[in-house]
Amino acid sequence: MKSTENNHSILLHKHGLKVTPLRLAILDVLGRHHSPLTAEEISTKLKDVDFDRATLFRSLKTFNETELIRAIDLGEGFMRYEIVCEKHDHHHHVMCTNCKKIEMIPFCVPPQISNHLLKVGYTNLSHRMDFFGLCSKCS
Amino acid sequence: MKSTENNHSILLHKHGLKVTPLRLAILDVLGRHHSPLTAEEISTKLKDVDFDRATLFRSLKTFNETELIRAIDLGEGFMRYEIVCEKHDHHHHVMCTNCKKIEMIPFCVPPQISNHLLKVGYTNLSHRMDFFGLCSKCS
DNA sequence: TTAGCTGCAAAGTATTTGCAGTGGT
DNA sequence: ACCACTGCAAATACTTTGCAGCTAA
Repeated sequence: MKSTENNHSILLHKHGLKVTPLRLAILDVLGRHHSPLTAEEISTKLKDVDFDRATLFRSLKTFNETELIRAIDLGEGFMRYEIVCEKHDHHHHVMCTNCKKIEMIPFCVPPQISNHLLKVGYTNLSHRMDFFGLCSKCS
Repeated sequence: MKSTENNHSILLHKHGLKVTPLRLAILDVLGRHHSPLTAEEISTKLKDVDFDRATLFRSLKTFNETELIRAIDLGEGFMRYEIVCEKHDHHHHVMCTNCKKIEMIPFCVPPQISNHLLKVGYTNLSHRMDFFGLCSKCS
């Protein structure tokens, strides 16, 4: 058993989820990639595993709810999913509008905005911030 | 003819679009509301007009492409649309996660981020930034 | 007159659900 | 053994498309 597989078993177990071949495979795929993948992309990369689309979506939903992965909506009309890792807890992305490459960016929203919103009565604040543009290769 | 109707006729004409009852009605509905509406909400408010859903979506698409309106994706699984007005050119929103009230916020992303992205080779930059939380009433 | 707009019906895309069987723990 | 997980098929939600007729300019 590879160590990543073992890690993922432990991870699943920790979150009270059962360890199945498909789930390990999904986490394996997500763990191998630094940028968020679509259900479609995950499917393609799961070529050695026999599985059903509905189950994939169900697993992704469960993983997202237990915060094992994070669902990301970049306005493409479908979701992307990335594995949650302590190193890159909360972060934002830039996406190339041409080649669709997605990178993390080391900045967050200005605290000024959250402060303003708290001041006018908002609570339980969260936010989304994404950038789009042509990457250096596509420019 | 009401002055808003007249304004919208001129607006459509300016953008090279034909003036039809449905289009005037859509712009009328959007013009009356300060927060972005869904296709569903627009439909409901068009109760006096006889129209087809496909045509509504086609009009919204056309309006968005000609920048008469702006399509907004707040990650709800459907689009929202707001009329473009010079006063509030580019702006961002806060949405109450409970009552779905949407407000404009008078802040934009820090220039630091765009500068960083330009420095690493990105061009044609754009961005999205939205806040979510419980509004003062729902808190 | 003639593009552009429209209604109708059907299709498309991403995701979800019901149900009965299987498999992890 | 029990319940979470699974496959299969069908359904859902939002939006788009093809086509033929209509209408604003």
